[in-house]
Amino acid sequence: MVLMPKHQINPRTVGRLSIYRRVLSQLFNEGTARIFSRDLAKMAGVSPSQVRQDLMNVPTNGTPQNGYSVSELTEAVISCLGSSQTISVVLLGAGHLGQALLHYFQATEPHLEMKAVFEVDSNMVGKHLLDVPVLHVSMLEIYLKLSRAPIAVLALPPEEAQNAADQLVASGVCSILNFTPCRLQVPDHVFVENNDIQMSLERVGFYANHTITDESRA
Amino acid sequence: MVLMPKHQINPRTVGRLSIYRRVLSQLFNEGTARIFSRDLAKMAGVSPSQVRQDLMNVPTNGTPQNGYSVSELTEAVISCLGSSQTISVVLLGAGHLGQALLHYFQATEPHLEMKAVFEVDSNMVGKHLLDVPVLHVSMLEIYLKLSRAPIAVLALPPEEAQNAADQLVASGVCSILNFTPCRLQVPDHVFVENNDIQMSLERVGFYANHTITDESRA
DNA sequence: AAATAGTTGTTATTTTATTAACATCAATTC
DNA sequence: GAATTGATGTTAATAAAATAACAACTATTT
Repeated sequence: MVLMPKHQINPRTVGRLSIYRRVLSQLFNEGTARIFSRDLAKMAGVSPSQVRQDLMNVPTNGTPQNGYSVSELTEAVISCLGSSQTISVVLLGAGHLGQALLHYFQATEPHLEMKAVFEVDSNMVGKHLLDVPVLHVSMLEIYLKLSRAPIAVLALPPEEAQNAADQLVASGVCSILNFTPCRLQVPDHVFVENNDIQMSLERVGFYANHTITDESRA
Repeated sequence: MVLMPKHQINPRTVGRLSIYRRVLSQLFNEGTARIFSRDLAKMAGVSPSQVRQDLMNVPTNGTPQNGYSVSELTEAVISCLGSSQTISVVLLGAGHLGQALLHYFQATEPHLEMKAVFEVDSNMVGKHLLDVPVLHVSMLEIYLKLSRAPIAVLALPPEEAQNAADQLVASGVCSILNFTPCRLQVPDHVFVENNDIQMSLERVGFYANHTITDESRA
């Protein structure tokens, strides 16, 4: 009997659950004991209906009179999002973004553990970054065969992205966080989360333009 | 007569246009003269219908026989996404992520120009990062009053995010790229693009879990 | 003690986004 | 020269997501 992630949840809902988790943790740290969907919604920047709809995916404990227990709901959301066991992650690319991500990681992901960083720059290979060993990319496949890390983060130059993804898939990685602007071609069973910073920039650019011309001046 | 961004385009479409732009630029550099929606779709990771639907927002030049001219379509998409004039941007936070973003910027955004970085760390204030001056955050409002930069990028600690956003809005910023995991409370006329790296991490974690338990082992 | 108020959990409705269909057109084949 | 093929631009249909509605329930009020 496996304690299964009950049922498939779509990426948007998972994203919002992540927001709720963070808001709830904050509330817990502030000493707030209970919360209503209305207030959680406000803090998360979504509608109350959306909150209740999303929470149908986790075992909830709300009562009409007192709302939700912050601690219990936090626990429920966490156990829904993250596994009980820690998952291994590898990072490809120790450039500026890669190193920034490493810091993020150490600070905030209890159930994800960064195991190794892979780089081409031989100056970095052999060193450690925040206690994580930096290995040469040529070691990637052999390393993954042994460690069986299911998650990889791509923070390398775009021209290497697809090739790297192919190696990752061949080595059993099933979930990729892709910070390059490339659309990776991978088999259906592999999940790819694209975090496209260039796209983000272009989007703020577009709407800045729009607001400017709409309102008054640049 | 203002050469107006013709009509409002929703954020998803803008995002995909950004992908098309990148794919088209790549094709252009490779010397490809013409392309069909089918192939553009494949490269962008979307459906052909989606491509044609999206391209209804830009003046297209496709013919049933030869598809689109890569150069003309590139031009059209660029002029739809970006303004003719360069837009000023300020960056809040010169930590690891902030510095990584700076590199991104210098490398890839022709119509966005990073004007200044704001930091609390007095060791950095007064220096330059990639030719961009680092100023103390206390200078933010006065600086924005003068420069009238319409875009700000938030890459600072979460606890400072909302306060910073308030200052930005008060100083006339209309488009914010938010790398903190906080949901910012801003007036309706201000566009906020959330790029939540923690959410990205949690999502790959979730689906890795799922695939693992579905298939075989961790 | 009955009525009220206010919130949850769930279902129904509406809105939005994506996909499919199709009318139009030009080169190529028969 | 007519027919066919295959792609665009656009409209229609489908699918998906978000919102609204509501039944059920309990503390509080009248």
